[in-house]
Order: sequence, then structure tokens, then C-alpha cells
Amino acid sequence: MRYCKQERSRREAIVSQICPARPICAEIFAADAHTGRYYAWPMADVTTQLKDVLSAALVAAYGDAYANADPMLGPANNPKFGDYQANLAMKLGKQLGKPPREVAQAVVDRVEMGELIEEVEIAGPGFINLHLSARALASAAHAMLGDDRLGVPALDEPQTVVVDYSSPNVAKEMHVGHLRSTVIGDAIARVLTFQGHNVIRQNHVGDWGTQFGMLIEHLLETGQAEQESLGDLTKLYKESKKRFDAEPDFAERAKQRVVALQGGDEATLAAWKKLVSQSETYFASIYQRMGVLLEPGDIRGESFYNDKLPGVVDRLKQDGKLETSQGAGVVFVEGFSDKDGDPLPMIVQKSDGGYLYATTDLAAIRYRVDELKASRIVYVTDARQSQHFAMAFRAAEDAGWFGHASLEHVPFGTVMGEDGKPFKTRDGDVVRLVDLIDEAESRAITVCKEKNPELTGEEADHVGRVVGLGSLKYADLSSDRVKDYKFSWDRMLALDGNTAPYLINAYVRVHGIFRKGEIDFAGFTSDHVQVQEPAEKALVLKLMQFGSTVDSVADSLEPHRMCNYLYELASAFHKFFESCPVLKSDVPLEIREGRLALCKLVALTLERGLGLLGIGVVERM
RNA sequence: GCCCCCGUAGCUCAACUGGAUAGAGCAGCGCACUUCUAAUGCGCAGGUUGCAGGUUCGAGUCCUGCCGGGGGUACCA
Repeated sequence: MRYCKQERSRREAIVSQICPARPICAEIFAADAHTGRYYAWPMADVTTQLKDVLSAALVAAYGDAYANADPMLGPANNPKFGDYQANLAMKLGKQLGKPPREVAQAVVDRVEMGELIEEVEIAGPGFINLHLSARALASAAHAMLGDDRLGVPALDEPQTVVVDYSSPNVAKEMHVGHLRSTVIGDAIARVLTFQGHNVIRQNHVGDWGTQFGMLIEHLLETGQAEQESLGDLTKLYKESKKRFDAEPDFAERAKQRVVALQGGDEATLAAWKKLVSQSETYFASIYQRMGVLLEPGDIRGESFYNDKLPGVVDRLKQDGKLETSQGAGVVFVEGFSDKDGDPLPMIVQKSDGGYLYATTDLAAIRYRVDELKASRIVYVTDARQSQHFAMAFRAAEDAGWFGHASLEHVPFGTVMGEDGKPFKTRDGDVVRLVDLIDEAESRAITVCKEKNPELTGEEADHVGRVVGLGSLKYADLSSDRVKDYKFSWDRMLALDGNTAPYLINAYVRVHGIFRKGEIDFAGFTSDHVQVQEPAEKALVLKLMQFGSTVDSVADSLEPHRMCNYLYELASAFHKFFESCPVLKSDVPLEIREGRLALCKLVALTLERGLGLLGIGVVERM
């Protein structure tokens, strides 16, 4: 958990001043009492206040040494255990050599209830169960409503974080294999940006390598290199590959062409640049359609590191890390072995003098640490590359190339078909990304029109685009990324369960209420938030978890945690919707206003949460 | 062979980084619509968390060994 500067100094002041315990909550609320409003300190969410109270109680009981101990506070996992639970007593009991329940009692005895806590009790081995006052909940909701960031403080000490994702290949069409890196990486970039980090997106495109020899040779021989547009790049790739495999003479010329390319031959380079530039235009169009943040300026392809590769090898040599094995320049990294149980080398220079992806990745690490000043670098790639990154990170670490920076591989599993085997077309071909998007949109339109026949024309198209793309992304994001997942149109477009349509529909329902009541959504605000009904209470408690969910996603780099949260939020909203009428004539005006506030808060949180996943919303569907 | 990842209800997935009685959706059965959009909600049923040990107040989660699936394992990325 991180706090803004203001918040942190406030916490420190409280903790240092309070021994023995003082009525901090009363103080906090008193500061606002004259305004007649419930919300407490600016930026101080109720969770933070609870932690303060527990910290203070802990210090009062056992002294200053425990001022920074984690109270282990979290939402209660069952309403009968209250609203929040603190699990510190069990851990502390061990440290202090006392029974956990005794520790819990000592803490509870010194908890200043104030207006925040209604009831506190000890249960089981030493759980501290906290029941919040209705007023505290109302205050929390009100504070969120008045804050653009929904109560999530911007970081006091932002880091420079490099997020490496998507990485398609020049002269090849993007396919299902690029889906996960692109979607997961984008969500991670968005979440870290929202937290306040300086996020530098890096698209490590495959724009260099031996395959360009055959492509360029074919282009030049057929005269296509002269043309304004190169046309269908997939066709080009297939044609040249076919020739490469079938014509030995062509294959030989293609190999020579690689040498010419590396040597900087003008005509060769011109053709290569044409390929790259056309591909980049194509990537940009896909990203735009997908609503992905990546731009041409984020591209640092393999070729970008070309002139840095000899330096990488030289540096390794200087550091005494480089060895020669079977004619290749290698680095032996501790802890890796090959089939025969011998140490596994990481090859940085081939026996013919060429460089490999390990060299490029090492060069990229240096660039990101030295030039981009990154303090955290995350790589969103296929889980199959785990060993490669483990070796590269270890080698760079051994060489002392990244002082305080942390490097993280963010692996993900494979997209499977319904049969449990890697997702392919019926013919066994790779599935093109554009085909996936097309089908997602058209299926979404069908599903939406079926439920709402009044949906027509441009609006139907728009809804189809948002819901279709959203469903495709959400399916990819909503399960634990390290596992493979089964691709299913029916499941991802289902209106029930943990799906994009279900979440977007919750958003739509809120707007439906505002439309029905002829209330301006954007302009609406209220001081009359009240939390009385169980469904209201459950909803507010869920809303309050948004901030910690963002932190959790940022720490773990697991976007599915946000999906789980949003699904629980939407479920809580639907229960509220069932049991708490808003616009009905017998609802008192104040209650109506308070419930409208909760509705708006739900919509804002859904929109923000989905937005952090790169998914949009619609007001009608 | 060695290393890494995965194994949870019939199916698809969760489980807040070790917390209380393992939760959802689908499929099955039964309820609630002159509606704030039933695109929903409620209930029933469904489990030896692959197996066996271990660590501790407490294990789906951590450790060890098996079983099963996937991936990696020297000049592709």
C-alpha cells in the first residue's frame, strides 16, 4: 500500500502522537463537523483510517516498535464477521510469545471507536472483526463521488516503468498469438499509468533477422520493391517462403541478401525500410481499432539495437563473463543445464559472428536502464520464453547492469480452442487478429439486437464494436494469465457470469435509471448518501475496495484481479437494484438521492475499472 | 534425463499473495416479471482442491516425493 505525501505525514503524525491512544477518529470527523458533511479528511479513505486506528491501538498496547507493523486489514470474507477483519494478532502472538487472543484483546481494548467503528469483536483464534458505522460508509461513498480518481491517491514517488508488450513481426500479419501480449500489456500499462507512474511503452517488433533476406530478394527480383505499396504482406511472405524452400538458387541469393542488409547495402536497405514502414502503418491501424495505447513512437524494434550488439559482447568480454564454446560466444549462467546435464550457455554471438535474441534483449536491458532510466521493466510475453528471460535477467544482474531496477517477466499461457488444443482455424491455419475482431463485433451485434430489437443502425454498430472488442479483451484478461484458457465465443459474449456484456450492462442499467428519471448523470451529485439496507451496505463496501484492487493489480501484474473485482461490484449492484428501488414514487426524496449517488458511483467505478483494462462502455445497449 | 508452469463441482473459471464453513457462471431442478431494461435476482443440488507425507494456531496456497498435462532444454524468437 502506498500513500501520497500528505497522507503519509498525516499517518506518521497520528502514530507518533498517540501513545496512549487518543480519539483520532473523533478528531478527524470533528474537523468536518461544521460543514455538516460526513466525509472525513481529504484523500483519507476509510480503509486508511481503520489502519491508523489499529496502528495506534497496537502502539498503545506494545509500544513504538510496532508503529509500522502491518495490521493485516482486509474486507471480511463473510458479512457475519463484520465489514473488515484484521489478522495481525495471530502473527504477533507468535512474535510476542503470547496467545493470539490475548494480543487481540489488548489491541481491541485500545481501539478508539470514534464515529468510524460501530462494533469490534474477537473471533476464532484471534481475528479482529470490525463493524463500520453507517455514517462511516456514507462518508466513504461521498468522498469517492467527489473525487475524479474515486479515492485512489496518485503516487507520491512515481517510478519510471518500461512495459514491453505486443511485439508483432514486420511483414507478417498479427494473429491470435499476439492477442494476449497486446491486451494484457496494455492493461498493465494503463493501471500503472493511473497509479501515477511514468510508463514507457516499448513495442519490441521483430523487424530484423534472416527471414528478411528472402523477402527482400523476392521483392527486388519481382520488381515489387519499386511499387508505391507492397500490397498483401502475408502473400508476399508465403510466396518468398515457398521459393526459399523450393529453389536452392533463390535460397542462396536470399542468404547473400541478408549479408547485404547487414552490410548496409543501399538498395537492400531501401526495400527493408519500405517493408518496415508499411508494417508500422498496419500495426497502427490494428492498435487503433483495438483501442490499444501503442503508437509508432513506442516502437523500438530489434533493428534499433543493431549497432549496440557488438558493445554488449565487448562489455561481457571486459567483465570476464564471455566464454567461447563450440565456436560461439556464450555466457554461462548459474543454475541452467542442458539435456546432458551440462551447463547451459546463453549464446550471445553465433559461430558465424551473428547475434541472437539474447544479445538483443541484453542490449534492450542496457538501453532501458541507462537511457530510459527505468527502475522497473516488465516483459509481457508467452510463458515459453520464461527460461530465456530468466537467463538474460540473471546474466545482466551478474554483470551488474541494473543497479536498483527490477526486471519482471510477465508470462501468460496459450489461447486454446474448444478442443483444448492451441486455437486454430478449421483448416489448421493461424487465426488472424482482424478476423477475431470482426467476428467478435458481428456476434456482439447479433446478441445485442436479439435482446433489444430497437437497437439499429449506427448505434447498433457502435454497441457491437464496444461490446465485441470488450468481450474479446475481457475473456483474455479475466482468468489467471499464467494458465492457458479456452476460447469460446458463447462464453465471452454471455450475458451472465464474469463477462464484459454483464459488466457493461450494469453500466447501462445505471444510465437507464438516470434517463428514466430525467436526471443529468454528469451533473448529478448529492450530500445525502445513506447506507441503511444490507444491499446498500454490501455495495458500498465493494465500492470501497476499488483502490486496493488497483494496487493489487499493479503489484502482481495480474489484470484478472480487476475483472474479479468488477464482476463482484456488478453483482452487488444488481442485488441492490433488485431490493432497493430508486425512482419508485414511495421512495423518500433523500433516500432516492442517496441511491442515485450509489448508482452513479457504480457507473463511474465500472467505467474506470473497465477503462484500466482497455475496455469501453456504452450508455444503451 | 534435468528445469519451469499447470492440475479446484459434470463444463468454464475464482479464492484478496498463509486466514474462519473453498466461491461464481453455465448445464439440471424450483421460484419471482401490469418492471427503475427479467440482459436480473432468490433457492436446491453438485467437492477427500491429482495422490501421499511434512511445516504451524491455521494449507487449495509454502516444503518434499510421486501421478497426469503442457512448455523449455546450443547457435529461431
